Amino acid sequence: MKTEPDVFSVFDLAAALNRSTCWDGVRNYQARNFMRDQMKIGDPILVYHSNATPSSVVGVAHVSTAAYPDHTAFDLQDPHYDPKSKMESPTWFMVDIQLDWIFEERQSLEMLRSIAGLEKMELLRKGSRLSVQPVSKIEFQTIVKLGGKKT
DNA sequence: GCCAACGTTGGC
DNA sequence: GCCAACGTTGGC
Repeated sequence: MKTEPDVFSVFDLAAALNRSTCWDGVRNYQARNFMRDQMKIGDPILVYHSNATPSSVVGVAHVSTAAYPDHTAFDLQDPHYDPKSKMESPTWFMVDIQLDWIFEERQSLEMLRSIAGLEKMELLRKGSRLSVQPVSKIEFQTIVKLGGKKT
C-alpha cells in the first residue's frame, strides 16, 4: 500500500493509536476492489512511501478490519468527497491497517530493481500507479528479509 | 518542474 | 462505443 510520507508516513502510523489507521481516500476502482474483495484480516502488507527521497518500501503492516465504506467520500468538506458515493450505496471502501514493524533498512525502488526475483513485481512496472496492489509471497518474503526489523 | 503513463469524462 | 481532452500519479 502506497502513501506519501508528506501526507501520512509510516512514522505517523507508528504514532497512531494502536499503531493503526483507516486507509481512506482511495478513489481508484482497482485499488478499491483489492481492499473490498481480496483483503482479509491478518493479510500482510508492505508499506511504501511514494513521492519520497528516495521512494521506498519502509515497513510491514497487516489488515486489521474487513472492508467498510469510506466515510470521507460523504463529507463535503473532505478533499476526497465524491458525490457519486451515497451512504445507502457507497462507491468507496477501505480497510484498517495496523503497523507491525518499520524496516531497519528502507528498500528504495532503485535497490529493488536490482534484486533477482522481483522483475515481475507490480511496484517496479513502468507506469505502475495503483496505490493498493498485490504482492506475491516470494516478493514479500524477499523484501522483508532485506528490510530487517526495527520496532 | 518535467513528463510519461494511466484513468476518467463527455461529445459525438 | 470511440476517442480526444483532461486530470492525476509519481519517478526522476
